[in-house]
Amino acid sequence: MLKRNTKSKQAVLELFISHQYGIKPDELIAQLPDFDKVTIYRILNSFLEDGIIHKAVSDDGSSYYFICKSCKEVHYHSHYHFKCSKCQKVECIEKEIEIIIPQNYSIENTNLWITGICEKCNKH
Amino acid sequence: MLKRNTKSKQAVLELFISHQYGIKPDELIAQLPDFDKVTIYRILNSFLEDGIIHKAVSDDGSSYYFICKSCKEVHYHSHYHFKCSKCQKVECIEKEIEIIIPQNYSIENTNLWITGICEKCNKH
DNA sequence: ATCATTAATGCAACTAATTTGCATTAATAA
DNA sequence: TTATTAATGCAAATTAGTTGCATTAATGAT
Repeated sequence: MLKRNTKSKQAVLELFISHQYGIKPDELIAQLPDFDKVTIYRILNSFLEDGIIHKAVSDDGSSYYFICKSCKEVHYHSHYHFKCSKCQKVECIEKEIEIIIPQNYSIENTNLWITGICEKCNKH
Repeated sequence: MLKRNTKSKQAVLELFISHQYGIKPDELIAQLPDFDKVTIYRILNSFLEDGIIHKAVSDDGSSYYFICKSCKEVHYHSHYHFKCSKCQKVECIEKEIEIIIPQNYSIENTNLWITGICEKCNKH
């Protein structure tokens, strides 16, 4: 729970707002040298709990954090994450996924990760 | 590349064959106490290269390995992985995913992870 | 079968990502 | 403006996975 508004929290939040792509913890740590990496991790976890950001693990195992735009109160992730194999940028794409699940299975959460080439890189 | 057929490789392969769910490295290590964890990891990597198994990273960041049934030569994963939040079992589900990607994006690889309740657990 | 070659193994040590403990610092409410 | 206690920084621990290297053992040739 975010109880006190500190400089480090403000700085992390600003980075999320100014950055339209998913961010990895080590990127945050590198861009915020005034703060300890432990602090960054703790802020990420508190933001996650508060629903300010959400987390997704890439198919290569690395964690990315995204600011919540349309996540709102219900934290069911109907969107997916796209990583461009050319420019390496990661985007949160707000499109519905259509999934066929077997009979008598039910869904609580989905995590779809797509690797490919983004629009910008396809134009070159 | 799998050049020599050793006891450890046989043991790992047998576990994959007898086990219809996804397996985590630490489960393999625990079930094969006669072999070193490094050996297990090296076998997993060689099996991956050989296309005998495939790997998927769960939404909580843990790696699961699955024996390839219908992966065949083309290693494009059109199926997905389902983790039951009740029994914790992980299954590789051989169903097509329907994904809408934005204009001018192209797909190289997909990794869809679904958490929910499996058929067996829904019956109780 | 037995020997030579070299792939595969086991151990120790390393790396990277993340977490925990604890003493100190600083945001907030009184 | 002070007291409370959340948040921080540092060091150390933890977990997953990798690397180096000497030793062992699978395999192909004799």
